[in-house]
Amino acid sequence: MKLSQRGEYAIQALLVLGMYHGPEVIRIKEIANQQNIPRRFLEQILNDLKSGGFVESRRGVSGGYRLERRPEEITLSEIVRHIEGPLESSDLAKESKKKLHLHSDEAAKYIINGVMHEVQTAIVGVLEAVTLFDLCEKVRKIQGQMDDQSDYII
Amino acid sequence: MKLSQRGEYAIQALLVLGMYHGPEVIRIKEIANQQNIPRRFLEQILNDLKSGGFVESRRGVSGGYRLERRPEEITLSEIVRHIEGPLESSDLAKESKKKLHLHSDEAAKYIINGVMHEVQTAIVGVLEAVTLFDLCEKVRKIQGQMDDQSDYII
DNA sequence: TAAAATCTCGACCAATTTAGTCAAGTATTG
DNA sequence: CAATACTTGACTAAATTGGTCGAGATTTTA
Repeated sequence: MKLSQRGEYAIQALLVLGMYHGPEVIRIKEIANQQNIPRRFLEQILNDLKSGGFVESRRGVSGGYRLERRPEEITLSEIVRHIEGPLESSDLAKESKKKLHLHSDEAAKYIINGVMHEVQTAIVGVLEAVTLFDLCEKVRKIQGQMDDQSDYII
Repeated sequence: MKLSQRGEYAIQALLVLGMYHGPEVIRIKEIANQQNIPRRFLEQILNDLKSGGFVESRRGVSGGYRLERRPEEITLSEIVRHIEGPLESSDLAKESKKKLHLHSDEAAKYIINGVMHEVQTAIVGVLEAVTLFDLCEKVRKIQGQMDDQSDYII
C-alpha cells in the first residue's frame, strides 16, 4: 500500500487545516507554500476534499478553506478512502461462495481474495484508529522538540 | 493495497505448482489453461518468478516449471514483495530524524510516513504468516467440499 | 539428425492512471 | 469597480499496467 502523491498532499493539507483549526479560513496559497505543494494541483485536491465533506470554503478576497468537521472526528481511513478510492475491494468472496461450483481458476482466485481481504482489514484497522487530531498532536510534539533545541527552521 | 493482475496471476501460477508439487515439471500451457491466464503474459511472469528463485524450469520437449522451494517455505510476503516491488518503502523516517530540523512540510511528511509505516507493518504481518502451502490446503479444502456435493466442475 | 515441443529474451504496444497545468468564470471584500 | 480567491472543466506529459510478438536456444524422440 503506497499513498499516491495526491493522497499525501491531501493529508498534508488537512493537517495544516487541522493545526490552525478554528473559525478562520486559510488561503490555498498559504497551504501550498507551507507544504510545498503545486498550487494548481492543490486547488484540485481541496475541491475534491470539499465535495467529500472534509473541508468548506469561502470565496472572495478574504476567502480560503477550513475543516468542515473537527479534527478528532476525521479518521485517516475516511480520507484515504475518499481520495484513493475504496480500501475494501468488492467481495468476490460471497459471490463465488453462492455459486458453489468453482472452476479451478475461480477456486484459486477465491482463496487469494480471501487473504487479500485479511490484508485490507488490517490496513483499515490501522487507518481507522488514527484521527487528524492525532496527527496534529504528533506534529506539535516534534515541533516542540525542535523548539527545545532552538535548531529548527519554519 | 490492491494486487495487480500480474501479482494475482503469479500467485495463481505458484498455487498450481504448489498443488502438484513434486519432481515433475508442469508446462506453461497447462497452467495458463487451467487458470485462464494469457499464455504469453504468463511466460513473462514465470520468468520473473524464476529469477526470483521461486521456480525452476526445464527446457525442451518435456520441459516446464516446478517450485524451487517447498510450498511451506514460500510465504506470500516474499512473492508479493518480489512481484510488486518492496512492501516497505525506504524509511524517510530515520533520514529525517537525523537532520533534526524539519521544515513544516517535512514534519508533516514525516508524521504521515510514520503512519504509513504502521500500515506496512500490518500488511507484512498478514502476508508473512501465510505460506503457499496454506493456500494449497485451502484450495484442497474447498475442492473437497465440492466433491461432497458432487456439484463441481473442473 | 531433424522435427517438434518448450522455455527464453528483449522489444514493442495500447489503455489507463498519475501528476500536474491552464484559462475562463464566479463570488466577496474594500 | 478593482483586487483577490475559490471553481470548473479541459488539457497534457510521463509512468504504469496488461499484454503481444518474433526469433532464438534447448531438449526429447522418431
